[in-house]
Amino acid sequence: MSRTAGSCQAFERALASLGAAARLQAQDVDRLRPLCHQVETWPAGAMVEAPHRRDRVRLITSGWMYEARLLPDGRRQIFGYLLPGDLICSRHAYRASPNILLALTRVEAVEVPAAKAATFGERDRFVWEGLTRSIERQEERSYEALLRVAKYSALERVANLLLEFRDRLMRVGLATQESFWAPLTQEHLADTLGLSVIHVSRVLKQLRNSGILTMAFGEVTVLQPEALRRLAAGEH
Amino acid sequence: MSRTAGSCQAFERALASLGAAARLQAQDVDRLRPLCHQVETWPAGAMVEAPHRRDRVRLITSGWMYEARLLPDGRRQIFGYLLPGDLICSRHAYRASPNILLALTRVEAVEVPAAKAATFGERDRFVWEGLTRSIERQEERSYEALLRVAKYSALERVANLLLEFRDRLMRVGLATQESFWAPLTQEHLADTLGLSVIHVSRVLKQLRNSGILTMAFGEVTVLQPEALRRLAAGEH
DNA sequence: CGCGATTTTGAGCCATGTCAATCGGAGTGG
DNA sequence: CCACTCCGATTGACATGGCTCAAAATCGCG
Repeated sequence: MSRTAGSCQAFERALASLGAAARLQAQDVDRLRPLCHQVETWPAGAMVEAPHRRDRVRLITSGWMYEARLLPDGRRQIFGYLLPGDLICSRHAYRASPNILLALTRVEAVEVPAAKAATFGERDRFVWEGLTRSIERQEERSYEALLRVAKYSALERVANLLLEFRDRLMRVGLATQESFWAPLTQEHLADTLGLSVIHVSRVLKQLRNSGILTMAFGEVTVLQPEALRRLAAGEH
Repeated sequence: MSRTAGSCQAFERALASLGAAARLQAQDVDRLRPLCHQVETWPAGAMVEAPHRRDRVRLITSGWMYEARLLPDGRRQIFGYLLPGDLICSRHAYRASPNILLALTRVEAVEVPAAKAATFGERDRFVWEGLTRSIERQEERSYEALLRVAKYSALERVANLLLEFRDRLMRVGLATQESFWAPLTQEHLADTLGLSVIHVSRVLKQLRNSGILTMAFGEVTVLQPEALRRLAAGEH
């Protein structure tokens, strides 16, 4: 299960994305690369155990995960998604937290030696701080999520979420301006956005009919990127 | 502006609350106490500049603040509140963040020497980790906020938020099971919960008529704590 | 071909939003 | 002391976005 991950293309993309999010210099990324080698994978549907130690950080190289809570009445709230380039960290493992982390597809991740990065001296301090910045990004997304649900209409919410996916995937080279793939059912969207599945279906139909985008079996095609952007920002 | 804060009762309560949130031993709290002395205050309505450095942490000893975003169309989303016992930290100061931190009342805070706590050796490492835990608590609340808005009805949202305030204030001795004071207008509640002001008014009327609680000029009186708890948890 | 999961569609309803008007309290100035 | 204003809370009438229920269509898969 342990091998050097430095050769894989998915790993390179994830590392580059992490470097960008953390605003690392190319040379810092280069120093980080050979240190990552513990590869871990989960099958689709698996529950992922987040690390409790703050210095155990894993970088997702491929696959989708989501963080959710199951309510006593059987409903589900999805709080956010983890994509290639994102970090699985202790942030997802609050002791008393009733939240769970689930793999949406098969997921691969490599362990980033954050502890080493933190103690290797001055240069590596930047790496450590970079990781922290990447995690802060995740936090910022939780603000956007609340804003989306509290202030936006159903149409705006769906547009906003799909645009978030596109932009995040573009950073790892997994999307273009016009299209990407997302392993999501309409139920996932509904549970993320505080809507009913049926209404999500209607909203997607509306987006389709207005020629802004189509979504079929996870394949999202953006026909009018600018219109989508405006819609997602609440400007009509 | 600089004085030893160790004598003030509000400070003692805030410190005790911090110790509880961070799960510190009494002796750790004792070591922390004499180190806090830089007092800072903001008048009601003032904008609060959060520190960018991660080791600059301020402990609120009295007053209310909130974190919000002003939307281009003039609307406002409130993401959360900071009460006595809470920490103002870099978490509230993401560089690119369009969020602001505002004092709802006059606010007093003392600077906690987190950096010292982190470097003073083994014992003080616990203090540092304790502070981190307290900040994690704030993060956990953002999950609750999203859940509230995405999955709960207007009635449940109001009940849930008021209960959050009561429980947090009780930890600092500023509330009893049955009553507390909150410097909030119905507009604040609305902007927090993703509701219209008018509907908040209707919901409060409903809570009043059903004898669960009353709220007048910020004075909240809980008449049926158990009914409120059930309502806030979505059990009807 | 049949079955489960997902998506789509229609009909009707209800929670919540919008608009407009009123009311009460706290200042404020005359 | 009164008149005026401003702000927050309240109320009513009405509109509507999104939910529920029920049913059909579609797709993937064994």
